[in-house]
Amino acid sequence: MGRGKVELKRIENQTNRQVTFSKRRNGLLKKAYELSILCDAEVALLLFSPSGKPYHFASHDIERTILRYKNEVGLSQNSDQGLRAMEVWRTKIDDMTRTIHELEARDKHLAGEELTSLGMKELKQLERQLRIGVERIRSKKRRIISEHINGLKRRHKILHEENIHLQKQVMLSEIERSSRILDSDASELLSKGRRIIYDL
Amino acid sequence: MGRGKVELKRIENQTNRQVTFSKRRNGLLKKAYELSILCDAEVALLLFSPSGKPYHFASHDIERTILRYKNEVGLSQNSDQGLRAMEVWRTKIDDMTRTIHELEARDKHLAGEELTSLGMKELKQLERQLRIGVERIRSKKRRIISEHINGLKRRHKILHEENIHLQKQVMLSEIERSSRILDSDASELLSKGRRIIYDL
DNA sequence: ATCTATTCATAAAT
DNA sequence: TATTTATGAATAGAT
Repeated sequence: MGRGKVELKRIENQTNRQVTFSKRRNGLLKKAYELSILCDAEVALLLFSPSGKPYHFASHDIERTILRYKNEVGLSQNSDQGLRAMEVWRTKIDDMTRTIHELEARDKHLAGEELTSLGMKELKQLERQLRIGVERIRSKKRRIISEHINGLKRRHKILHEENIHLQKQVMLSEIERSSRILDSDASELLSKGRRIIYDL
Repeated sequence: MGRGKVELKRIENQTNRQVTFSKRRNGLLKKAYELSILCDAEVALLLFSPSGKPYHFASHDIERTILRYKNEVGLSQNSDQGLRAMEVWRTKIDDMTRTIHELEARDKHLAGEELTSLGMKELKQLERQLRIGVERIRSKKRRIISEHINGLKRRHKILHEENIHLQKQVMLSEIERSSRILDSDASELLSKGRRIIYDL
């Protein structure tokens, strides 16, 4: 809905993201409200903007809705569960930290930095990967350029055809005008000319 | 939207109300999801159908969102330290997830994969970075090779010197042995030879 | 914030 | 409940 489809991914442009948030937040709150009225449903909607500002809608008492939900779904929050969850997160953070270090090291290597620890074999492998990358990027560049050129060619061809058409039109109207100020023999001659031009 | 405007009031027809709830619930959940993705917002949506069936959507951990909301809005209840620490960790995990995604995307780009979203400018920049990387890696390889060669030269020189020394030793012990089985004149002659060899 | 061209959501029908 | 269709709403991009 709008001047074009929008891809379902984080909007990178900070300003656009903020504007879209404002608009869609209003839309969402309105829809939540309508649903609660039309269908007599109990709704609670909490949201935080990317900048951290809170908004909410609740058809009934928000605390009550949250409690009702917790009871229904059975998300009891005893400390035991909390501690176990904490363990899980700690592990997750450790894993992610390791992953990040590995990725950063790889990044450095690909940038030709911090190569001290690498042997000849690894260096050769790295160089090969980089060369493949360069070749793929070049190929992509070539494709972009070629598409650009084809676009230009297409537009050129269209313009050229239009041009021929317009030239014809000009010639025809020249003849038209001349025929009005000449005798009938000449006029007939011009008619033939007109037919010839039509057939071009 | 639909075959006619709808008045904003409770739908009295039981069946219509149920059908409308199904449709609008899906729409609302979808919109909540889209908002969370597009705008990087934290969203929690709880709803109960008129018949009491619960539904929900949460972009992040639903408990966390509720806690965050309660803290922000000041409806603080049992927001003890443990729960606040949990929040900190969840935020950290979110940050790390983002970092990992960025690093992985960069990796892909450096490998010449998933270039669709990149324009000519980015591609050129990428190619330049890769060329710098390749050049650094080559330079490192050259250094390793050159160090290897120098090492070989050094060892060769040492072996060569050792060799000369051993040759001397051999010659000396030859003389020693000969002197024991010759007369004293010849023996003295050999002593001179020995001195000459020492001085080599 | 306001304006529109578009896409999207959905009420009613099936 | 699922699908279809006509229509009203929402909203992306522009101003």
